[in-house]
Amino acid sequence: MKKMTELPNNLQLVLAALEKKGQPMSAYMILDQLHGSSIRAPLQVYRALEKLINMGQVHRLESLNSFIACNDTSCATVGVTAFVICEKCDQVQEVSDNSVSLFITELAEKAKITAVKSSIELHGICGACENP
Amino acid sequence: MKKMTELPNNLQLVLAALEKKGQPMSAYMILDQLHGSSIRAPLQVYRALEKLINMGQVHRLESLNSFIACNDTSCATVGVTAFVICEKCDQVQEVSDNSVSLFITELAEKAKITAVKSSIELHGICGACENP
DNA sequence: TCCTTGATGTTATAACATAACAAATTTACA
DNA sequence: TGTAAATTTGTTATGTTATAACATCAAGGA
Repeated sequence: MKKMTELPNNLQLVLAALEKKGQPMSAYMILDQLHGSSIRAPLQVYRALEKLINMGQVHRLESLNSFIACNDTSCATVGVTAFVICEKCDQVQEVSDNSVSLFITELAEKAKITAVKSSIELHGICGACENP
Repeated sequence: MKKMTELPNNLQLVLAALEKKGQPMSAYMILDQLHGSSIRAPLQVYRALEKLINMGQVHRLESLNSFIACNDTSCATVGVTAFVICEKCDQVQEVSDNSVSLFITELAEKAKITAVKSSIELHGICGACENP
């Protein structure tokens, strides 16, 4: 039986690229970055991303068609995350406190829906970019 | 001086297609629908959509790469809207009450960002689809 | 072994979106 | 009004994002 303590190679490569960048990357940016490795085609990237997302290691930013390495230990526990994105410097903050999950819970109740997944993305200009 | 009581033709066509559908449509679905009219190319659709969005007549659903006619008078006033999307029947509810704008305001404060735009999309199974 | 199952690689193509330029229309104002 | 500048609109081409379809490979059990 093969030990499964480590991620498969493609997942490692993709996750490492995202962690190194520390900012959102599109699948094709990741592909370019990884040119020369075993990763040669978009599907390899997309499949790795899908798995990493299911593991909670990576988030997808719907409004950017991009991906980012998870940077917040609490979001794994809480399960609902809001992303705050600076349009100037591309820095992303993850917020996954009780207020976020409460908001989603109440929204689902109000709309009489059984929630499956949520996407909360706030774009703006961060403090650092606002007061340079 | 030309009277500007009516929308330009392309905007009318695109908005009418979305209103008729009453559900999210991609730009290319709209293009197909409007085949035979004066609209022949993707850019005509995208440009009309952009203007309609700025006017508040249409919303973009980031998580679906789709567009939907505004169906809620209050969102024009409040300015921040959450979308609740049934993954089974594609029905979309707009929610733009105080709780939504309050949540976004507090999120922006917490993250020390000046908000520019927000995208809140909750996917799930609606009551009608859950209890058929 | 050899069959089944699942993961991975590869090619091709689908789906979404915009750049760049041309043509037409509108606007400003002499 | 007439004309230049600015804006909008149409068209072609292309860029970007994502997945279908099929081939190949690897692992485990009958």
